[in-house]
Amino acid sequence: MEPLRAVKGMNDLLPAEAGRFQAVEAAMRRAFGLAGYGEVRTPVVEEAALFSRSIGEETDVVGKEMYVFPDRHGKSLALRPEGTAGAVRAYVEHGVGGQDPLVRWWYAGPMFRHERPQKGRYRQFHQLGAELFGAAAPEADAELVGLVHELLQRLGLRDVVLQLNSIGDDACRPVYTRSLQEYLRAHAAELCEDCRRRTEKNPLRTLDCKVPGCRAVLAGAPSVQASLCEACRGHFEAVCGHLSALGVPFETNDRLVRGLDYYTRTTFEFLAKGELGSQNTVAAGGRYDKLVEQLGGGAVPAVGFAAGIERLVLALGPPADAAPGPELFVVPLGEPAKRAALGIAQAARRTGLATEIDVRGGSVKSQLRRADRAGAAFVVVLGDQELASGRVKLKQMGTRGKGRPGDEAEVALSELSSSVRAALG
RNA sequence: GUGGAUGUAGCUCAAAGGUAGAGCACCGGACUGUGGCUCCGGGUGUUGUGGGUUCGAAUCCCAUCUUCCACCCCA
Repeated sequence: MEPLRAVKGMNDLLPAEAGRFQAVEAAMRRAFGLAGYGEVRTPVVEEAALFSRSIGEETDVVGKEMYVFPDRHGKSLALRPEGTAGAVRAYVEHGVGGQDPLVRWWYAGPMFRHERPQKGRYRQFHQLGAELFGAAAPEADAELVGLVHELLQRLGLRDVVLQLNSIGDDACRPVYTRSLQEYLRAHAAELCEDCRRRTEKNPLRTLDCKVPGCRAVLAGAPSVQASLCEACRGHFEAVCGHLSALGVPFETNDRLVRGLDYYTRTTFEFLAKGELGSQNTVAAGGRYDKLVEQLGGGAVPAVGFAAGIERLVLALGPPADAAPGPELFVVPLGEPAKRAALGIAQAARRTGLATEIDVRGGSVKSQLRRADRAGAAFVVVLGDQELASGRVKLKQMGTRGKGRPGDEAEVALSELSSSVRAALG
């Protein structure tokens, strides 16, 4: 019988790694919670139309990477490929912006894209992100980007570069797109096949093509930043100004366009050097002033971002600390002791002591060896003598405690927990 | 989705057509109620999977899966 395996590109997170995920999420909760962001949890499954309408039918994410399937009634559902669409849907559905459109949310959870897996890229991956609804002002962009920076700082992530761009709004983007398109058509012969296709479908995407010939052509292409309308230029400059004032280092990148159609004005990306190979974008986002309206809500401007938890964990490098072992390890000997031991361990836990019990039993020797390997700070051996006298010996195993390894102290069984706590210092 | 690598014990890796091994880890014992150090003992395995060639396959061939790299794209 061939054993079943996890689906390609979908990974188990064993406790050690789950702990690293938790640490990243805790930093998120802290950094954004302090700024007034509340957690939102939306379903992993949505109607497929939500994503095709928001992210864009023509994008790779929707067009070739989305997990789509009919439910039992034939309705087309999808596993979410990103978090913003669902958050916006929830914002609209619950009318949370009814009284005051300004709402701050963060989220964390699994996302799904059917891509070829690689390091830092998986079919089920995890993102955390935030959305700031209801503010068109550049201060909103700066708050959000500043908080992402803060998050990365809290995580201790060095060697991260923030790139910033503005891709304009309804007023100036179409104008820019047209002039770019004209330019591209004029140089069609020098472009790669993909870029010739992009010229008609999504000209902005040619900007980050990596083919040398295309790069050469694009070097002479009109610049987005130079074609921004007055309002967009002012917004962009204000965002840059705020970030400088915040002490958030960044560089502008005229070529930074994102793969999702809903962005307007600000787009940004945090790139990490090191462990990540070519999947080095660790967080990214931008402003989406039309999306809420597009999904049936009011004219509510918004900014958001998402970060890949796997990529953050990879970028952080090898884990620093192994989980500490239990504070108390209970070693029962003989049947009467086994009957009493579970209750004694539970009583210790109720006082807040991390307490493990050797449920396999065996000789004192083997149980002590297990206690040692579990990294226990103290061990209590429970045999007939101890149960009869109500006195137990508390043994210090490692260096976690006030005494030396091997020290034993006789204490009353009824005061086991307080004795351990006192001995831990 | 395209191209290229990869897979042997829990981990890191040997074994280049002739009975699958080492180190670490793990389990047990010496010490029958006291861990670590030492010594002794134990290989814990469907060589990713399925076929094929061969007297004989971890090794050669085909297929498939996984992971990894580059591309595409993205967090």
